Amino acid sequence: MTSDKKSCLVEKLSHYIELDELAESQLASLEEHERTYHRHQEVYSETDELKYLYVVKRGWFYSYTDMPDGRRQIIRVLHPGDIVGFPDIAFEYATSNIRAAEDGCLCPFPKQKLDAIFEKSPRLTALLFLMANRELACVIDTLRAMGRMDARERLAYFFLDLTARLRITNKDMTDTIRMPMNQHEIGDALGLTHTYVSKTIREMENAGLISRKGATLTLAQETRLEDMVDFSDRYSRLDTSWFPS
Amino acid sequence: MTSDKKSCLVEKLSHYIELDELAESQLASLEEHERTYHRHQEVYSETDELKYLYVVKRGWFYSYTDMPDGRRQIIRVLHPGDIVGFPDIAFEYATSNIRAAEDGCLCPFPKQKLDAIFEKSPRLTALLFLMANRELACVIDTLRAMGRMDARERLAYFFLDLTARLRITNKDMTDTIRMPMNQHEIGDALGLTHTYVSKTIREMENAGLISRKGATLTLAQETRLEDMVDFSDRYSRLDTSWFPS
DNA sequence: AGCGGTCGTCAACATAGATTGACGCGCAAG
DNA sequence: CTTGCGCGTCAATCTATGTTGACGACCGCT
Repeated sequence: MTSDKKSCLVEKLSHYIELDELAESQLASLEEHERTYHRHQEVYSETDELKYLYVVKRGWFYSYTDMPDGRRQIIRVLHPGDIVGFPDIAFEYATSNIRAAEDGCLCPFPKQKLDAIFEKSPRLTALLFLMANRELACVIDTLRAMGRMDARERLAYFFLDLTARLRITNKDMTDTIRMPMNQHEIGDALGLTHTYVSKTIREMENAGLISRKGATLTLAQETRLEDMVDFSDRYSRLDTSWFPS
Repeated sequence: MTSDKKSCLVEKLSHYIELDELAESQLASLEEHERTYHRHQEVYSETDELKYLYVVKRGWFYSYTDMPDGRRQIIRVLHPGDIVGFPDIAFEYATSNIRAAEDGCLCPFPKQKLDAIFEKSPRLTALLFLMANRELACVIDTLRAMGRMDARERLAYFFLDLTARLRITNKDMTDTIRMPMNQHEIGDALGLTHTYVSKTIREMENAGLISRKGATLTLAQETRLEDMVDFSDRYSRLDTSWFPS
């Protein structure tokens, strides 16, 4: 590792199971190399030949897809400690684009590195399998939001999800987060236009549900927001009871 | 196995890699038990305590989530040979509901059965990992459709996806499929009302894009439909080049 | 200090899709 | 043979969100 700080990935995963030395060293080997990106820089694009996955080390990133006519859908926001590229791993060419939401740093590692884990650490294998499927559950939550919620509910869901995710590695976090994405990006994540995002956020603010100050966002009435969207936290607890020992 | 026919799961997976005897027997052990369901019967519900996954043996099923006020989102249609429950595996309680779209049969197996695979078959492990992530990629495609496509495009995407999936195990399939879901269910899968589904399908039929006869559906102009939605087949080919040997 | 870009906001207008209610066909149950 | 229900369809009306265009605040650069 090139950083003195404990790996974000190890920190995030050890929230769920105890990692032995072999597991920790295997995970550390995923972060041997690193590369910095500046705000809005592309990491990779749809149809790139893709042999790598990435670990987020610093900064927010997001994955998205474009349509030929310019319509864009942001799929998922990625935070430090997240693994980037699971949806693309099954294919020779990437299915989505990755971009830096702000200045940050990624650690690329070849798909093949997973082999060593699959062969030697059944327990870590199970955890990676779980992380991929947890991501699936989260994308499904987003799908539910896009299919059946109105604009206000989608925004509530989006903010709640981000907050729940950030709390895993920030135990002492309150109901306030830094929000480095602009309203155009938020709209692309929720299937709305930036004008309507602006209008709806403003209404939510007037209703006392949230408040803003510069680039920070506060969930003033988190419980009410949760009730609005029937929110489930997919991050704080996972079922690892069936793991091999 | 209680059936004389080769397992659907083995058939589907061996489309991607060669399965050795150990792998085949491990997969077969997932289908030791079976249970039949009649059309519209629930398999499991959100908040059920869930220790099982399922292999679809016969018939179409689908997963969905409900909102407290009755809005419903169908997440994914499940065909013979598919594994049911990946998005729920990470949690103690189910995150979605499963229901039979028509009369069919499922094989339940406990999550723990994956342990034996993780411990003894790195190659099969990699394949299961791939299948879960392929499903992620497919849900992301659906998300893109829901976020950024209009009604006609969503329907085109939905029909193309189903057709591509069914072709894996039916090599000689043409552009015609049996469609056992009604328009209300199709609407719930695409975030539309059944009235609007009716109207839009009718328009597509008039435009010569598709045609219907009873419960069968034909993609009369498959290429044009693919161009409309920038369609990618996620089923015919996967990248297994990085698998352990 | 001036300047061009990004970003949020607002208002006027346009429209895709929802809602509601009605009708008819086919089919299974009595 | 009737009855009732699931299902597809159609039309009238309503509404949430998109579209376009404009303006002002802020911020880094010259």
